[in-house]
Amino acid sequence: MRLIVARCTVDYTGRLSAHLPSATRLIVAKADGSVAIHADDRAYKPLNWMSPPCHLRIEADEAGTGLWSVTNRAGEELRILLEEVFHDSEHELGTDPGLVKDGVEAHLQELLALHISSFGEGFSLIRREFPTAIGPVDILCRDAQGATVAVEIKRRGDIEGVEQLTRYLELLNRDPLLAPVRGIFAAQEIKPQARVLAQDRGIECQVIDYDVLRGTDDPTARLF
Amino acid sequence: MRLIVARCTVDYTGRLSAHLPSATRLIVAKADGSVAIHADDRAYKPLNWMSPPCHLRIEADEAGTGLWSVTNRAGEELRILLEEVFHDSEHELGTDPGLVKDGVEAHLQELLALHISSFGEGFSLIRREFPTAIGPVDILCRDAQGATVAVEIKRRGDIEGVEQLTRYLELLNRDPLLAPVRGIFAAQEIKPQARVLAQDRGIECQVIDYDVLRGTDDPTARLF
DNA sequence: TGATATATCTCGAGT
DNA sequence: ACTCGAGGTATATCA
Repeated sequence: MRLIVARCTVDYTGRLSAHLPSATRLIVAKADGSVAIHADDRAYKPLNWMSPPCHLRIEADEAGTGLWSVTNRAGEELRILLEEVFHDSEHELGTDPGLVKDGVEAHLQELLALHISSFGEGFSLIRREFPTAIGPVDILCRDAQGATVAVEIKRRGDIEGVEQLTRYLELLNRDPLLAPVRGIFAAQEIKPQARVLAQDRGIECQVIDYDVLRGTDDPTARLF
Repeated sequence: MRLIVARCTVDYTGRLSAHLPSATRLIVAKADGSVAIHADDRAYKPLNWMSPPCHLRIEADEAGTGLWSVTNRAGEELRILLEEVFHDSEHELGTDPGLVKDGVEAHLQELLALHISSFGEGFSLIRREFPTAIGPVDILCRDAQGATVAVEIKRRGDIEGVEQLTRYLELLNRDPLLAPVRGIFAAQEIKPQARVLAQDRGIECQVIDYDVLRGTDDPTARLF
């Protein structure tokens, strides 16, 4: 990894055109050939960048000033004109062992399948990841009256999730063994627009409290 | 901006829990208090980060090793345990003049609203960002016969955009003051699948030549 | 402050 | 190579 702090101008042409006027910035050139240009704010997003796989060609003089051209297979190009270099260092980092995460949607689905009655009294699980031609339905279950219910689970419920559930319902309702199938849209947070669309399509919305649900699953809470 | 290359472990707790085992990484602490941790690959995304506004508290010894704790208002925390510091430098960057972009959707929408007749002879604009319960329609206009036309604009036109326009059309067509409303799907590039779906739903596709459109708006091109 | 739409989204999984 | 879905999405804009 090479770190450069320099006054520079930058031009990107590809999916759009972008230009950065002359200023002092951090340039990070990584081992995979990728390049990112950062200002002194915003942790996450570079001002400009080229993602791997890409190729870096450097035409610089002794002082480090000159032109960097980063190109990729799609014909995009990032051109960095280094005008004055304030810092330039190289570092060996090695490959990263990677990140361990906890608390994602899969876990939510497991919890809800365990506590199927949180959708309503007398509900029973048919199966998780019920397969269809257009993908698996998160949860398929029956309500107290024996009617089939398809559940779509999201962490954040937006219009896209309602559309997805709608497609499943349309398909499932063609199956005479299952029909009529109604839908429940379950998410930790449901956007107003998604709620409007769901209501319009006769889909029930349920907001999930992950902590309560996890609490219900807490072994220390099982006193019997 | 402070740049540190160090062997470290990192823990994030907040929207989820994440842990990075001990390895050598780049740590960038910016002037706005934000912190990002990068491995030696991927230009864009940090392994871990804390976005501003946030607060950095450092408990380090002479060698720079020790604990960094970055917290924000929402109660999220990023803990970095520096085990061995290989590089540590500070740089004054100043505020960045910022990025000039060209070719984004907002600009397209402006241009098309200005040149509403590019959709067809005798078209007139009703309004941009016409509000509905499920989001704003990019452009609402009337054709030469006085019929209402809803236009959805995308830089790259895929199925999602057609679905979006379909939802708007369904809603708009329930309004007797507007109905019947037809749709135009306008994009710089329209994917074949999107074209098929649009055709199937009676939605007209129009490919926009951004350069020509911009040229039309070029004052030097107005010779009359 | 909250809601919404965009993004050179990125990134990974599956086909 | 392409599509689809998720992301600690981030970020800007607008009510």
